[in-house]
Amino acid sequence: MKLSKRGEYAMRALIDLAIAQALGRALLPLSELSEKEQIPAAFLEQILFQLRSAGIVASVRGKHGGYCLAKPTDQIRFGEIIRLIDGPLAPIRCVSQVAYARCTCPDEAHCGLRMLMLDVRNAVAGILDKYTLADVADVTLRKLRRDKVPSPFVPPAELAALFDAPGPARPTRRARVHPVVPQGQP
Amino acid sequence: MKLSKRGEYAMRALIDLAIAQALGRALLPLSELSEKEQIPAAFLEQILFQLRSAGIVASVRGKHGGYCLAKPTDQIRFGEIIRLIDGPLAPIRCVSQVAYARCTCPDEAHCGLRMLMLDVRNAVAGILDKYTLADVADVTLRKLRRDKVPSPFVPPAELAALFDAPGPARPTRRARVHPVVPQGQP
DNA sequence: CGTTAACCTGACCGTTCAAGTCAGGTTTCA
DNA sequence: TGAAACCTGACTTGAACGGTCAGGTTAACG
Ligand code: FES
Ligand code: FES
Repeated sequence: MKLSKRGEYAMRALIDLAIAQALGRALLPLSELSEKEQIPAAFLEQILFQLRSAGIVASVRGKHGGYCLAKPTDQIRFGEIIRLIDGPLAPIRCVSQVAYARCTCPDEAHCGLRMLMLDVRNAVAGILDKYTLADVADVTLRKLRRDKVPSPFVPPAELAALFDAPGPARPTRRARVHPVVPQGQP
Repeated sequence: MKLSKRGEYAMRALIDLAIAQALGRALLPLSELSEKEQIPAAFLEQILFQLRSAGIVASVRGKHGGYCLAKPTDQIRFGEIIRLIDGPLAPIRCVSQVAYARCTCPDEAHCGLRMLMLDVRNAVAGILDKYTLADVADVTLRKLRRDKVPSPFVPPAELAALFDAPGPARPTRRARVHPVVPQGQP
């Protein structure tokens, strides 16, 4: 019943990426994420590396590089993220769909605890596998507007560029999507 | 999203106590619980001590002693047990009702992650605070009977006693209920 | 062409915590 | 009195968590 800091940071960063994308800024550098969310840069880097290896984010190297989402926001479910970072959703292994393991219980078929925990697992997985980054970004943006909070991720540079040089500047570099490394959960 | 072994063992033991009670054997010695559930005796002892301190089980000392439930089975909710042993149900502290703590998020009011986790917390707490030991013991017993599994906790001694000496033997010693020690969760 | 800003990657490290174990005590029954 | 049971704190051991560090590589820009 606990979400690790790693998991928390991963999701906060991803939500930020989704919001930024909705506002027209797909690419965010690590420094910006780290600063806005108050997360130690080196730690967040490690997490983003893991997310990239799993094909959830993509990155652009070099100056003016950064991270962006590797898939449409409505195809990234929270269940996927948490399973990647924190392991199975089930509170106990004998009810895990993706990482089942027998427990020391003598009679699994008539275990009361198992029935109960199966209920819990289904409830949790039901929520986490239903909502996507798109859903959350959407609601958050709506809330921000309702409360008239100044939009985050309004890039001064880009805004200025819009007024200054309406030309074809900024050729929107293509993010290199890393080959997905299968990451089993032992 | 994880239930500790401690928590698992605690609940398995409690469910056993509830079932035994329903079958007319309120008092079970540690050895029997430990053996039936395949739990290291010393470890289970430690757990039962904690449950006793919290007023969930009671104990009888001396020879032929043992443990029993300190309250009616329909007044022991699983939420209570898990909160005692494993701490708050919420996956993240900023959505915990009983142990709230601010997280490093810059803007709690518009945090997408928080909304989602609140949903999860409510689902989990909804289940765990609804079901009681009575519910689970009941369903389990029904299942056992349906599948014609020989009832556990049929004490040979007691059965024999029934046939041998129908007198007032076995004065059903009163379990001493330990004064409840408040156990805050820091 | 060199500087610089960014990402890449593995190795390391200190603290906490889970899961037990151990040792010795106390209470009660036969 | 001896055995069976509960009582209680102290200890251990390994893994996991939450980070940090160091040294790469890549690409834009002047
Ligand atoms: S079968 Fe897993 S807890 Fe009983
Ligand atoms: S407010 Fe707790 S995660 Fe954002």
